[in-house]
Amino acid sequence: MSYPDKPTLIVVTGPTGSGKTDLSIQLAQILGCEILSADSRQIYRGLPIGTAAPTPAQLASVPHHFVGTLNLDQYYSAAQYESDVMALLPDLWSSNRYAIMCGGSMMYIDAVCNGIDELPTIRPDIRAHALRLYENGGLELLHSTLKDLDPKYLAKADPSNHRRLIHAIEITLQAGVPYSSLRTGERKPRQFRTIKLAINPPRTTLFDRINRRVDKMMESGLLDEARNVYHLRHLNALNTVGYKELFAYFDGIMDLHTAVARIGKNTRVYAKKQLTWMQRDTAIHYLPEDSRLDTALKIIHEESVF
RNA sequence: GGUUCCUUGGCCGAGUGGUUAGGCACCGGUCUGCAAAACCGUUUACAGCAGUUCGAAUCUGCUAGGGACCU
Repeated sequence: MSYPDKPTLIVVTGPTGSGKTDLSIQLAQILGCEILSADSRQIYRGLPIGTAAPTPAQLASVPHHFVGTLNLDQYYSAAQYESDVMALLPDLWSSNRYAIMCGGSMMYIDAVCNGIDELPTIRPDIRAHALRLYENGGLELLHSTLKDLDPKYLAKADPSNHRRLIHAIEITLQAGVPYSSLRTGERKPRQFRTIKLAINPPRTTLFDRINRRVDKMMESGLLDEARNVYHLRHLNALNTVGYKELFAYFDGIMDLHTAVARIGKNTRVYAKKQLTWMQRDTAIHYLPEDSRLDTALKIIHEESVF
C-alpha cells in the first residue's frame, strides 16, 4: 500500500547562520509549498535584524508562517507551537502535499514531530510562588519542596537547574498531581510523513559566517532595533543573543566593542548547542556543502515514495 | 647607561615554599512547556636556564621580553 499523496512535512534545520532560510525558500519555490518557521525568537515582532529573520523580500517570495506574529510580551512555548502548527498544517496540505518547517529551535521541531505531553497552564500566582521559593531558599528549598511534591521527578532531575525544578513545582501545584505523572514521554502518532534535512557546515566555516553576520547586523541597524525594545528588556523574548548584550552596553556595563564581541561569542555557543541537539536525532539527513539543494530534492523524492 | 617593577594555560585573573584558584573561550554533554532559555562535564599554566630546599609559580642568580623613573 502506498500513499503517493501522503502529506509530508519537510524539516530544514541546522545551526544558526548555516543558511537554512535560503535553502528552505529555494525548496519551497520548487515544490510550490509554504514555509513554517520553527524559531522561538523570529516569531516575535520587532526583532528582524537580531534574529536574522527572513527579509521582506524573502517573505514576499514564499508565504511564511510564525514569523513576526507575536508581541514581545506574549507568552509562548513549544507546546503552543505544536498546537498552532497542527492546526495549520491541514490547510497547507489541502493544496500541496508538502510543507516546509524551517528553523533551529529544536524543541519546537520535536514538539511537532513527536508531540509533547499535555500540561496545565500555570496560573500567574502559582508561577510567582514557585519563583519566590527559589529566590528565598535557593536550590535547597526547591529540592526539599519537590521531595514532598514529586520525589520521582527530583530523583532524575538535573539538581542544579533551577528553571526545570521550578517548572516541576509549578506544574505539580497547578495540576494537583506530580509533574512526573504527567510526563508520559510518549510519541504522539502523526498522520503525516516527516523528512528531516539539516545543514551542518564545517565548524570553522560556520563560526566565520557567524562572526561576519554579527558585523552585518550592526551595519543593518541592530543597535537601533535593540534600543527600540530596551524598555521591554525584562521579557523573556528579549533574553536573546544580540539583545541582552546590547542592553548591557546601554546600561553602561560594557563598551560597545565588547558587547558586539560578546554577541559573536554567544551566537557561536548557541550554534554549538543546536548541533549537540541535532546529533541525537538519527532521522536527520545531512546535506553536503557542495550540493545542498540537489541532495535535498533527491532525498525528498526518495522518501516520498512510500 | 643607571634605578626599579612586571612576565601565570587561547584570553582575563588569584595565588609569596607543601591542597583543583576562579571566570570566559575551546571541546564534549543534558533537554517534553519562557529553550537564542537554564544547566552539567573535561582539557590547556606558572617566560627560559641554573641554583637554594625534603619540596618552588612562590626564594636567589643569569638570560629574554615589556613598563616606569633617572642621567
